[in-house]
Amino acid sequence: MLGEANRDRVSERREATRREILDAAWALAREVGLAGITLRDIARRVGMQAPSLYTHFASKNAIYDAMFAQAWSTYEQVAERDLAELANEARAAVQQVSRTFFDFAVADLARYQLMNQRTVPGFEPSAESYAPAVRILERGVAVFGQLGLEDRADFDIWLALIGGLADQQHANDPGGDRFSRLLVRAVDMWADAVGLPPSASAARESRTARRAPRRAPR
Amino acid sequence: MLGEANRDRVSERREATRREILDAAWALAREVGLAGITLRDIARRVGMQAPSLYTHFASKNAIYDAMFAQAWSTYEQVAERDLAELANEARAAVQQVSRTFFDFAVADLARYQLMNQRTVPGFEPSAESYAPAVRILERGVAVFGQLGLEDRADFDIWLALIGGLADQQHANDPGGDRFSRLLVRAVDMWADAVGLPPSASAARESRTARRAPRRAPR
DNA sequence: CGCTTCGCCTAACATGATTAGGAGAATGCG
DNA sequence: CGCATTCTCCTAATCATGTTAGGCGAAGCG
Repeated sequence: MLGEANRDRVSERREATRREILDAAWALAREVGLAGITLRDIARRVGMQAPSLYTHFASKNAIYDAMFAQAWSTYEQVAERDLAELANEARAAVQQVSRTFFDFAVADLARYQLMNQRTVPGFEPSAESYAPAVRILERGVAVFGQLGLEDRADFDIWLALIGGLADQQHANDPGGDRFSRLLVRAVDMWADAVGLPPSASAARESRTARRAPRRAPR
Repeated sequence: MLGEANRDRVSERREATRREILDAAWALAREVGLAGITLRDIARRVGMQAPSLYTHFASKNAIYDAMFAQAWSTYEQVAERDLAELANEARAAVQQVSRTFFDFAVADLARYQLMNQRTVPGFEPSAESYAPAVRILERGVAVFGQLGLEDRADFDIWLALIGGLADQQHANDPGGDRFSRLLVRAVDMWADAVGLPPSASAARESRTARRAPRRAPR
């Protein structure tokens, strides 16, 4: 059996190879796109054979999952910092931060593309790897809710971002989960501010979700 | 050789099988997603063997291409009708139409998803199949340009739509083509209206594209 | 009636992910 | 130190893709 004392060093080494594989995968993805990476190519870049990757990851999907978890985590750090500023500063700062997010969401297409899990055929993200994205959205919706609606232009940017994220989330889980509800809520806020009649789906969702809280559970 | 007289009937029959194949492909896509369809499954549904599909389509990519051409064409008809109204009616109508487009772009995720070519691994759309989408955007940008900027809220919806489309276009052709320029122009209009400093990429693009037309060609 | 073309078939291939099973090195205990 | 165990990687093979090669029968044309 493996001794307790050396458990650390062993899993350290394991972690290192794991990271090495993920780095190789990202490097490859930057060259051939996320959908274009193959296990053989990743393995070759690390100096292994393809099946050996299964020592560290259960499947190719698991590799994608780890890659996205990494990326989302980084993204979350940036977003969190910007959102903190956003909550504490004046309109000018708000606009600047909005621009930052706008770049994330639309203008900086290359990065956005790398984050878009839909480029991966058949990939199904795990709840864990997607959690940071959900937190980002929750925080953003909360912050913009506090700011009031005179900052609607900024909110619309958020909407674009949320739309994009919710869209890709929906592609992976059409069942209508937490992410979809976030979107619907954002749509409602926006629609109220602009004076549009709610869309069919938004009206349906918001009716049950907010205005007519169904008879109390239990 | 095939006689001229029967060329019609022959190509009629050919067209019929082609449509049959495309219908089967769409039906399948609705069940298993665009990325999930396989040639063998399509063929089985039509009562053929997989290689026989190559009598009608040069590749699986060609099938996807035909599917999207069909879908975009339908989309264009709806969009064209709504845009025509948009140009001729009052603000209420504008708002209604905007809502329609908003449904297309974000709220009606299921349909939007079906239109999103990025769900297809490695798919590269042809210029022809994508042409309707380009026309829709051109028309939309033109219409919103005429309306002035007090309708900014509506324009932002368009931006979301454009962003989504340009995003997926960019994924397929990162070189920066006509679609990307359309996006940059839309971003510029929007940024001016809201009073944001132009983003780095927008400023770069718009400088060369509009304000400082480089020395005349030839 | 004979030739050509068309639409489909079967057989086979290339490349992808993945599984089975083993060999050799590293690790830990006596 | 020496032996058992565990880990990491390997080779070989399997299965599911899209795709190509070549043939066969029927329909159309002269």
